Amino acid sequence: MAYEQALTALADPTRRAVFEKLRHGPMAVGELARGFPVSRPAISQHLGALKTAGLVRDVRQGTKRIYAVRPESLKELRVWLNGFWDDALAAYKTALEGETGDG
Amino acid sequence: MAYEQALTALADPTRRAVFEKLRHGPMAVGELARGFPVSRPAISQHLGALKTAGLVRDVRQGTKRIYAVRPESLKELRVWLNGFWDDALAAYKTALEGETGDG
DNA sequence: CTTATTCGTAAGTAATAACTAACGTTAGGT
DNA sequence: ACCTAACGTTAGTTATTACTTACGAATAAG
Repeated sequence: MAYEQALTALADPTRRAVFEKLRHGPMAVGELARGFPVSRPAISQHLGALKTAGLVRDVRQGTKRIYAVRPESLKELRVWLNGFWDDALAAYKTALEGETGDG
Repeated sequence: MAYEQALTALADPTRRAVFEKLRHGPMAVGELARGFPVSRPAISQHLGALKTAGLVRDVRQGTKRIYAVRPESLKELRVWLNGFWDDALAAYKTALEGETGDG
């Protein structure tokens, strides 16, 4: 159920880039917004969407707000994708057998 | 580069449901559209989006058109997600060490 | 050649989403 | 108390997108 919200959240390129920036560790909003062609409030809204989707969590640290990746969300995505992969691959092999089955 | 288009394509719920319907094997458009509250042309457009994203392929079979998942696209998604998972988990552990390091 | 099936495409519309600008809030410093 | 820094939120605007309806193309059958 949760992987669906994650997929929806990861659709937007800017939001995906923000998420990628958190890949190697937590970061504050200002630092996250740096380098993007859009305003800081826009990044803030993207972070809100990522948080709603369960992809990130945030902690206050003075006046700053530190965002970090939530590993559990990635785990759910992996479970879904691996399951899909297994089924699709099995179906793919079955289809190949059907094509080359009797010459 | 291709996993990004896949993520964008998998954002829409209807399109995701269509893709899920191909999980266990190929299927024609009419059969795919069956059971959805939207029209067949809408499903056709979703299939076009999935094809552009590289998630599915299609083959003509008489007047019908059979769609099937393209395993390679899933593989690219898995590579990206697994890499992200590794980095994020390492960063998560590092963050925990920082918190409980000398406490 | 005509007819029925199955499907893609084009045009137009309504809903959604990303963005900016302005404002309010909280924490830290002087 | 005053000021600055860092950030979230709201309102309004524009661009994107999902959808329906109408139409056209390709295949199979008679």
